[in-house]
Amino acid sequence: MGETTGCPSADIRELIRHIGARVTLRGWLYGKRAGGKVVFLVVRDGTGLAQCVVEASNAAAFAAAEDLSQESSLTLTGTVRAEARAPGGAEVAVETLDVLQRAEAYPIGRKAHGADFLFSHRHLWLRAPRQTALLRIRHTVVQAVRAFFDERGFTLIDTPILVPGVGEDRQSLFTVDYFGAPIYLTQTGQLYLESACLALGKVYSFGPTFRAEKSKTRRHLTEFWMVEPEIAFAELEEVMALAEGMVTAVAAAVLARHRDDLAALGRDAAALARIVAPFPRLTYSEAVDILRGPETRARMESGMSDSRTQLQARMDELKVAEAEAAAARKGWKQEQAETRARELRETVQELERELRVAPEHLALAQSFEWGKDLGGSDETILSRRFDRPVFVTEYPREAKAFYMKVKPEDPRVVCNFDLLAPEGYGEIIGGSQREERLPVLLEAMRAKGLRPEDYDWYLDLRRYGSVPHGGFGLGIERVLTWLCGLQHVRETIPFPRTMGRVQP
RNA sequence: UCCGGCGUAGCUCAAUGGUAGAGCGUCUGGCUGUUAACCAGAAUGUUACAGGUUCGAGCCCUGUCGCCGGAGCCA
Repeated sequence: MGETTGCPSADIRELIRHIGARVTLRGWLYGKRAGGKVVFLVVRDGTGLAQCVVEASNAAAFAAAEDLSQESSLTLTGTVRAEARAPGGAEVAVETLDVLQRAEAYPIGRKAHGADFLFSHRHLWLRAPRQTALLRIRHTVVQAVRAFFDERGFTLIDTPILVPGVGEDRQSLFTVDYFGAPIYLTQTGQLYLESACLALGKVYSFGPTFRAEKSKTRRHLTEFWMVEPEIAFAELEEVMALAEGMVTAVAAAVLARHRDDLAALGRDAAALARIVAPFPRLTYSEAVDILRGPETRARMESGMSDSRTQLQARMDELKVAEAEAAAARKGWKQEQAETRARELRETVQELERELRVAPEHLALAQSFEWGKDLGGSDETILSRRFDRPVFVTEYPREAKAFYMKVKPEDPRVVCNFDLLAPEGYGEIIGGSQREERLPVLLEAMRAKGLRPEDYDWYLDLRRYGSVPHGGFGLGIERVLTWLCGLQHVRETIPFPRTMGRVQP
């Protein structure tokens, strides 16, 4: 149709700066209000939404505009003008319109959809405003993590994804055929990082990890991305300070760059503003005392009573919404009431589930025995007591991995920490000082039933210039779930792999 | 693997064991500087699959499959 070259193409985000200028937009049709003598096109280009006006006097462009379907690809030229009635305060008066492809009936509407449908259409769902907000925040988290380590003299080390089996926890390893012999997808790069930190001092890895855990929960992916720093000549304190610094830096970066995206997600920015050092600290033994103590019982019982009140209120609201939906004359008002009813039903189900499991969780916490690892519900109970992340340190050695350093002053525990995100989100980081003494390490391996000959190269690191060192691993998707205030980890990765889904 | 829930139009959901429906989307027409536009009309179904009970099954029973949530395990 029209000639669209000859004037600069603009990002919609920058549109307001081009008032009076002639620009080219390249994008997709997000919405249309059409007919009569004027068509309003809402165009998206990945940076924002722009209202573009086509008038009937422009016959060619008008005919093309009237025929456009949702998500049709297009380029257009026009003049930017200030317009109070347009979202964003500016609109484009269209002069020429070229349709690259008229989209077929688009499966994803701008109304409510179920999770299964959306994840089946993940390749298209990514275009939704909420999803692009998440993708942008994910990018910032990755970028902030890299910047944090780069600024502190760390070297990026890419650890292998195909790894030989190492005797422990075989059931959560994915097996791959490697020229006729089994090999496994990596679950952590830590052992390799320990090697690299003895070469470079401060290193980190950033890559995908794989866990064949048969966990169908909102916290689990079978493929997720992990950041793992490792530093030589470091003891536990230094590693914890690093974790604290990294988490605050990431939260600050998201807060600084994504006010709009957080708002689009319905996330209260104040929750991120609270993420400042120092984070509270508990030892494992203190955590156990808290779990078993009367205050936990009191808090949980009052929490349950709050939940019951909430449940009743939501159920009443649900009845109103359902009645409104049934009585609504206008289509979209019915849709709106149904959407609200749907959300309320989900909330009600969630509250009922909480109330069902809470007594169980309370009983587990109250009867917690020193020596076990903290369970998911225990972490939730602990993290709900704080408004910022909390460190839990010095776990019993039998509950933790063989490579963690035994605390010299108390050999029942190891020099490790978990960092629990607040608001019930739970563990986002696990870290430790590593055992650098060869005899102690060998003894720990035997105690866990591991064969030292399987770890021969790793043990070399204790034979040739061993030093105190340590590090941690942080799961990017869990951090995003927390920072964005989501219910599910699945939305934080572009193409999630869960136990029940590998498509698309 | 175990426990619980769900499966009806492209989507979101209705339908005492008794004629399968609504809204959105799609298509057609009208109308308007519109803001999830509006108005009128049309098309759209192996009720997940396989058996069973019944005069009659979307609904009850059995099995299978799929999805969701939880437990164990974990970042």
